[in-house]
Amino acid sequence: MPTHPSDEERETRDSGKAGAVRTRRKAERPGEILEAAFEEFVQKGYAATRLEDVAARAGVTKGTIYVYFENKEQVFVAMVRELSRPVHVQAEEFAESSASSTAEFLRAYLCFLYRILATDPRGREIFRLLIAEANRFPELIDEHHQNFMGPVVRRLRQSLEDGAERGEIRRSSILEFPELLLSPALSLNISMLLFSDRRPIDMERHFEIAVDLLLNGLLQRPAGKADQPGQSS
Amino acid sequence: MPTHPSDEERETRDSGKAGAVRTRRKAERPGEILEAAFEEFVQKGYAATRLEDVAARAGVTKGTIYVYFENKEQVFVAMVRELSRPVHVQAEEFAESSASSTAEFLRAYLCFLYRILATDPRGREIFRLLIAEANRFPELIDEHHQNFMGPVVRRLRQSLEDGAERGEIRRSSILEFPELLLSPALSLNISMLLFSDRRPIDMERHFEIAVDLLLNGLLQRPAGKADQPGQSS
Amino acid sequence: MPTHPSDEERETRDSGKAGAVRTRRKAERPGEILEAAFEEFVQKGYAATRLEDVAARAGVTKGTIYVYFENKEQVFVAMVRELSRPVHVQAEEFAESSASSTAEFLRAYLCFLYRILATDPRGREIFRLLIAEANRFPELIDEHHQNFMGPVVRRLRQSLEDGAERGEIRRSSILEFPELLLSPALSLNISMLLFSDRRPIDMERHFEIAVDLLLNGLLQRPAGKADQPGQSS
Amino acid sequence: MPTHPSDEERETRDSGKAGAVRTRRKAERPGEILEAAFEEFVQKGYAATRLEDVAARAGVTKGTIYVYFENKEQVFVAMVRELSRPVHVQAEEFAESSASSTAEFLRAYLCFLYRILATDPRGREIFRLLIAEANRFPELIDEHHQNFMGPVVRRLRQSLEDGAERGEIRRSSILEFPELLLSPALSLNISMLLFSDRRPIDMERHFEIAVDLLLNGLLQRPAGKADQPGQSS
DNA sequence: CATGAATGAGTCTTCATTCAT
DNA sequence: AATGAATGAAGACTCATTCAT
Repeated sequence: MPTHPSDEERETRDSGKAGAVRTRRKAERPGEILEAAFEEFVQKGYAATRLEDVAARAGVTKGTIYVYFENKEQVFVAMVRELSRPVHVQAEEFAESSASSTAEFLRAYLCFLYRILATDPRGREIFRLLIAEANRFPELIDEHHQNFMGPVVRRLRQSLEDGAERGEIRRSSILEFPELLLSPALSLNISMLLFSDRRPIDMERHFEIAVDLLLNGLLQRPAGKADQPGQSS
Repeated sequence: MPTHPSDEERETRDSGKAGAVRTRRKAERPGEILEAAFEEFVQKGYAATRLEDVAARAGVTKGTIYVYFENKEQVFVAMVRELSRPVHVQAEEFAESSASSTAEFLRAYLCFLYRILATDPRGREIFRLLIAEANRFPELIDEHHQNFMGPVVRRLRQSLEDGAERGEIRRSSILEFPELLLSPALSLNISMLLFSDRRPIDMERHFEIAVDLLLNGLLQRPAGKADQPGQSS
Repeated sequence: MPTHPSDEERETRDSGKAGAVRTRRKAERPGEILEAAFEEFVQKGYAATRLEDVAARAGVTKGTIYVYFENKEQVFVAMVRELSRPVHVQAEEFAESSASSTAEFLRAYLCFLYRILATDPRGREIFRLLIAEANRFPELIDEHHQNFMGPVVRRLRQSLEDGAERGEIRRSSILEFPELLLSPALSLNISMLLFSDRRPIDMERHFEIAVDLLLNGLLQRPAGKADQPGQSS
Repeated sequence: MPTHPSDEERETRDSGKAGAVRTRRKAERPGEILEAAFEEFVQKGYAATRLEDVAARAGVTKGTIYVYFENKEQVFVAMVRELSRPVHVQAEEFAESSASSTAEFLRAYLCFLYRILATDPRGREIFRLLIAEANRFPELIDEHHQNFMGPVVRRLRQSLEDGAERGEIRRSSILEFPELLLSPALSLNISMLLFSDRRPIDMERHFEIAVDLLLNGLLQRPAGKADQPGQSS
């Protein structure tokens, strides 16, 4: 995430009045602007971000942003939508690929959600922005709920019910809050957002241990049988 | 949370030379300002908050803020510190009060943390501000880690180790990430920050179910024995 | 006055290489642009008018305006000239057609000037623009004086002198300010510009009464003889 | 009407941080700003006027304007109201002072209106602004009609009716458009706005001749009796 | 000729901060 | 200590103008 324009961009700008540059990327401009906007908004927050900095990072000038977007708010909204879409798509695609046993599916699903929420810097920072600006952009929260969190939770619940039916999973009341299965990933997300550079975390291992915790719990059992992440990896 | 100066305050200002009232309140001014700052910062975020609004909410004028605080940044920092302190104090106090069995202590501790992180709107919103402004105020993050998160995690680890030694808790590798025990509370916190008014949540029950999950895990066991929140309450 | 390109124009643009239509319209473009400019300038004033709106109203794009005109100022100047020309031409033509008695000619001439200045929305609004932008476009004022106001006043003076010579008109000192004969029309013009929609005015009648006033004055006379508009119509 | 700050103002600004200056004129600031705004708006029109120039002319900085006024529109509106008020007041006062004969009163009243509309540069330019910005500020037009034009026309009509009753004035149909008596003043106003520096006009004489025209009309009469301004002066 | 993407100077407006009272 | 008038740097947004296609 470079603060200054990359060499490539600088080069294009230096080339001055060369119109070829303008038209060459016409179609790519909006995406480039949103990309730049993401970096800036993440770094400074919505209100403290200067659209001129966004423009500079995208290798254009202030005015160009207004060619493609109504105003600062719309840049922000469009950026969140643009960067969220691939995630939503992936989530849907994942839903297609069925899985055999419940435990197996849950593991895969949680792994996927870890990647989205905590491992991927993009997803992580989008989350930060949603939390920070929830009051200013309620419609983004609504969309996020509708397109991501809602379906995910529904899927988790479904999966838990299936598991319970098959006898793989105990019929606990977790069905009331399936999002609890997300909490390790969310928690890691927050940790990364707050302490990332302070506390380097082995995310692989965090995941393994979280799965172990979720599946087996803390309490001593008569005979341990399920995943023992410490030994396996 | 009055937008306009209360009668009492207005009186103070109007009466001019009225010394007694003035001095009585003098000592409370900074606190009142920080209280007002909290509300405003939570609502608008750091950058979008106008110090004049803070002043108005506190029943004083712009200038008065500069009598007590260096500048806007210092108001924010002081506010976060001021509102975090009681939490830190409570956390220390809680540490004193020992508990018998590990499971019992964990339950109580988690309950306490739920209250701090998710149930109490104050703690919740302070968290939002920390996440939102982590890049701008790294020293606040450091402090938060040093005064709260660090000790809490240490205490959780200690408790887990004790439990393992006593045989109450299986010696899993959760010792590497004791903060996983916090994740349900954190997760609820985030949910509240994002969806509070959209998804009314029974936080009592959320806690019970989370504890059940943490203690027993998901998998079917030979013989269930621990808490079964759904049935018990 | 279409806001969107007419079907015909759209066709032209869409058809791309269609030469015939294009060339046919090519010659009309400048006029259409000035027509559109008139509407916009009248509505918003010079400074507040966006050339892009003018273009849109003319069914072309921004760039096209610069094919035909140097810049915004020149569009304005050209527009005023274009829309003033027919008036100037009419005024000259009217000058040709001589008239018998003075009173008769004056009546006809004033009627003509009423039509130009007050009845015709075009003339009315051009006047507004001249008044509003007199400081910015002194050359337009000069032209207006040279091409219209000057000749008109000269003609009025001539006519008054003729009338005095023939004994039809009393040899008053109005010869020093023949433009006083214009004042009812100008006054109506201003009224229309300011209060048009508020005060619907019967312009026919206004004219009749003004002529009566100009010819006979207010004072009681020994024996009324000239036009008595109230009775005649 | 100085383009640059007067020596006095310059001096005050040069004195730098001296706070005495700030407070000394606290109460006068709004008026000074509106005064400066008048000059600028007249010179450039509403849209082309920079609030910063207004501020400079008033001897303050941009920001100060926003201490007293909401925005540019409100500055304009307040300015027109402020500068119109004395005129409205004078008009009311004049209404009190009765006059003997109708002809006498009319003469005095028209003289007064000449002063307001044409002679006084203030009134003249306010009129220009009203005409120019009528579309943007319809409420100002309404106010002007309600506070000035309406009462004036009512008074004129009343006066004409009185005169007719007393037999001083012929019972012509001018009662339908009493504002015709205003037209010479309005006409002169427009002439001044358009051609002021081009055509120096003897306004005193213009008035005399207009009155003669209004009272006696153009037509030859059996025996002239009323004012003969040309000969008398 | 016509287009419309891109520019960037220009303006309104905001607001943290100062300071005389 | 408290005020609030004044400041001026800063930033969102506009739009006349250019120019490669």
